[in-house]
Amino acid sequence: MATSMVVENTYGQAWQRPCVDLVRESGLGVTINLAAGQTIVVEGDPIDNVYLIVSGSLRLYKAVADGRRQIIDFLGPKDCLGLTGLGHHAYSAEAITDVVMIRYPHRRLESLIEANPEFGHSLFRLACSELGRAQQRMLALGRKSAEERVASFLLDLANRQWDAGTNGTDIHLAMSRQDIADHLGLTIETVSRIFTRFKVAGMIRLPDRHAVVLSDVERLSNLADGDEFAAC
Amino acid sequence: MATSMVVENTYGQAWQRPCVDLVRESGLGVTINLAAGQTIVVEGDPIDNVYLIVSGSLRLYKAVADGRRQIIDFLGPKDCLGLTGLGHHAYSAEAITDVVMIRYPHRRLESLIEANPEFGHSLFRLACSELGRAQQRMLALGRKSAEERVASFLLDLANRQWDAGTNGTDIHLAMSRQDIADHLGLTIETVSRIFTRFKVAGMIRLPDRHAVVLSDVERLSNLADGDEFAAC
DNA sequence: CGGAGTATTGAAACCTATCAACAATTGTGG
DNA sequence: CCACAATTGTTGATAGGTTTCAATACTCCG
Repeated sequence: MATSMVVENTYGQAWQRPCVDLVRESGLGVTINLAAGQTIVVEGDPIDNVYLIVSGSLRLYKAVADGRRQIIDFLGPKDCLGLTGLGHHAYSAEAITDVVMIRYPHRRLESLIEANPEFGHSLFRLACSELGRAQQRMLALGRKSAEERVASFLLDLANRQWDAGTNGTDIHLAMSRQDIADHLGLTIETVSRIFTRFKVAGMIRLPDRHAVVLSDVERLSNLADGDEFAAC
Repeated sequence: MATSMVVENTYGQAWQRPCVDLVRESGLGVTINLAAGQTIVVEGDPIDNVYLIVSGSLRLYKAVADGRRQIIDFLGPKDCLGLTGLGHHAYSAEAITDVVMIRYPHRRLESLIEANPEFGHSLFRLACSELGRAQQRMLALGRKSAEERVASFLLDLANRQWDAGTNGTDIHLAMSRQDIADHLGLTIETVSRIFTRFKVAGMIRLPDRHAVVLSDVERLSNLADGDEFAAC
């Protein structure tokens, strides 16, 4: 439904702005430059810093012993890394593209929260909206078909980039097909096949490897919401 | 590994106690009795109350149009429902068994947080630990086989009940096989088959429908962590 | 232009779902 | 207390959606 876009909007990024402000106000940050592929933090590492992304994209993932990996989320400009109340990173983070970000000492943030309790509550709401997103993804991973997952993913991405100021149908895919697969619990081949299936069905266009144009948002939404009459 | 039990421990319930205290201190609660199967809240409902579970179990789930459903989590005694910084419930909640719980007005809680900023931060950490659990489940739903998911589920349950004071290998299953299936993104048949497979392999015993005894925690842990050499 | 990495496409295999039957348990009323 | 119905769980056979394996096409860069 069209409404889901609005809802996702508020859930997705509305609380990110306070986060940005909060982190900014913590003062002295150090600018960091990362090349594509570089690792920022590893699952289990103690949290020493908070990072505010200026440009570029990251992938956050958890891995299983034999190499399987689940990408928890993709981060872009204005997103934060390391904003958790627990002492250790729950996932690893790698740069997908070249990334510029600002690093702040986590300790400074803590004292700032103590000084301004309002921030504590903002962080709580931020965590809650993240939680909402996580639950939405559990539904997708546990109960949606491959097509439904890809449709959900594209719409989610469109909404996040819409917040960031794009037109809402032209999506930039910073990540590879493999990343998308690892995010959706599928294989690269399945993702590829479904992209072409959507293209053939006239639901999307694929100008190039890193671009998707949603040409039939309604049909994609129906698919994503499990309204069955898919038409592919 | 054995360590994962310890880790899960701290992630799982450590921050629940402050939650309980917090909610309790908000004063005047009303005791509520629910029969098995009754609905407490529906996805999308505005949040008016916070509930503290005294006895019994709940299931929290999100549903898709055509009836598919993903159980986000199971709640038991000392767990709280409605502790979110967002205005609406992200999921529906139903009683699995008969349930006794205490209802507090959400507004009262808010004023309490304002009065005592310390609580705001506690809530933040609570939300973060929930988030950690959610991410762990995304990994399971997206990248683990049916056997691995069931093993993870049993170990997770054992840890949560361990926190609650059980011996750590005798698990009580308040929920049905269907509930387990909807939690793990499987069908009831697959869950049933894997239970018997584990039983035949000597990894668990099934005294009755609502009980599981973990007789080989190490092998279950290896399976859950994807250490491949399953042995079934 | 060539080569490496990435994406697409095809064929076969596999895991899990679906369909169906049966067993076990629980609850109910005679 | 037993008999029966209803519910829940188990087991089997088959089907189907994704994965896996393999080959080909594309794209980016040196």
